[in-house]
Amino acid sequence: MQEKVVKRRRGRPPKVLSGPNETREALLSAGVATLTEKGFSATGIDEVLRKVDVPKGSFYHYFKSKEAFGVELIERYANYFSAKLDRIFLNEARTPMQRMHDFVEDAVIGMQRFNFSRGCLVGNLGQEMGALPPAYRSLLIEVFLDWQGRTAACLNAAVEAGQISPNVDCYATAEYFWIGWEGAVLRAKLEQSEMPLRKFSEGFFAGVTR
Amino acid sequence: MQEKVVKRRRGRPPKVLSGPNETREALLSAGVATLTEKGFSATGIDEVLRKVDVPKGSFYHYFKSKEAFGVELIERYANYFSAKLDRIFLNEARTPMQRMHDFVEDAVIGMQRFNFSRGCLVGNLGQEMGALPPAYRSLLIEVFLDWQGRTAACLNAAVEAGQISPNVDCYATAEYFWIGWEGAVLRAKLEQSEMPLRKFSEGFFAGVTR
DNA sequence: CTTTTTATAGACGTTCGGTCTAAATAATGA
DNA sequence: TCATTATTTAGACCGAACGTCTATAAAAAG
Repeated sequence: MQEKVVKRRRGRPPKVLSGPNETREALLSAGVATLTEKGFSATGIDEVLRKVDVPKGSFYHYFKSKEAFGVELIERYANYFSAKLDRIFLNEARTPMQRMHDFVEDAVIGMQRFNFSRGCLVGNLGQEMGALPPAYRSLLIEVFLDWQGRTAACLNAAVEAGQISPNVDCYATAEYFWIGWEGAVLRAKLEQSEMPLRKFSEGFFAGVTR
Repeated sequence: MQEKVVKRRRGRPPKVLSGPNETREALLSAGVATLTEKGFSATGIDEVLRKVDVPKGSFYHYFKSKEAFGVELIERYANYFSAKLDRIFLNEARTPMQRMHDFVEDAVIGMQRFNFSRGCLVGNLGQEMGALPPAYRSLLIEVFLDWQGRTAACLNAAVEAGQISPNVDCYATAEYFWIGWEGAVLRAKLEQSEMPLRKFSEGFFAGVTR
């Protein structure tokens, strides 16, 4: 599932074609994959290293510690996800409420792709908070605030488009959505099925529409 | 936070006053506390043992393995929780919908008691599934089915009492509730605040009551 | 009073996170 | 050109923690 990074020779690499650091990128990418699947505590550095066939020396060359590595993973995941939300929630080709549904469909497909073995990195780590570096807490909360903001904007557009009542508090509704959505992702992973995502989505939209 | 078990002498204990096994009970109780806080993977046996001041030998006398210990913890937690649900959802002194709210209040108080450091054991383990013994999966799913059943019964009573529309599908609504509720517990733990519980509850009841 | 049962005690081997030194190779610049 | 510096890989090593296992102690059973 994880492509090994092409075996690098020892020593300083040629400057030509240096581009984005391949080893570092591979570690981050394997890290996200592993942590969305097993969480932080259950994931060992060695496990990530084996996946991409990189020795430990390289890891501690690129990252100060496992904790620092985790911070970069959170940031990376958050950025990737923000971009996804923008792509979906700002899609002019769809009505605002259609975009909300698009998000759900995208998530279903995303989880299916990995047979429901991977959840949401932020949700995973949130659940694990009791065993995580305390510094992670504010990072994770911040990520939810960001997602909720983008979601609220989409709901606002839905109000303006007359798709939902002007009485709905868009930000509160976005908060409500994200609180529950993470539960749905959790259940989908547990049951290895898209049904929890669909059931939550159905209940949520039933409550909002009208 | 965890009471140490009274120091036992080596060897077979006197039969008189044998009662419910103290050491074993202490281990289970400390286990539930620790796992609701940190999850399965991040919790070490030694850590649990230190809490109750019991040597390792005792642990592996009472439990075949960490996995077997976990199974008992799940069962113990599930039973404790079923009993709680019955107490709340079958409380004749309250209307069915009041009972639903009572559940939320009980949860708020329960999480406050531990400064939001402890979540739901079943939710925690569900999230961790990727790193757990595969046998846990069906156990955890089963627990949710049980809770959903009891919740649906309460919603049914609400229909019969005319508190909610006879059009609502009680079981589907109970499923929806539990899918989202676990997300709310997750967020409450992350944010160390009761607000996620309250916000979810508010949104849920708004959608149901209508 | 010997054997069996029940429980504690803690040694043991392994794995893991993290550090550290060494080695290899390119870049730099005198 | 050749020495010096910068960058990266390689993996040995250490202490802590994990789960297993064997030995020991004490009561019960016969």
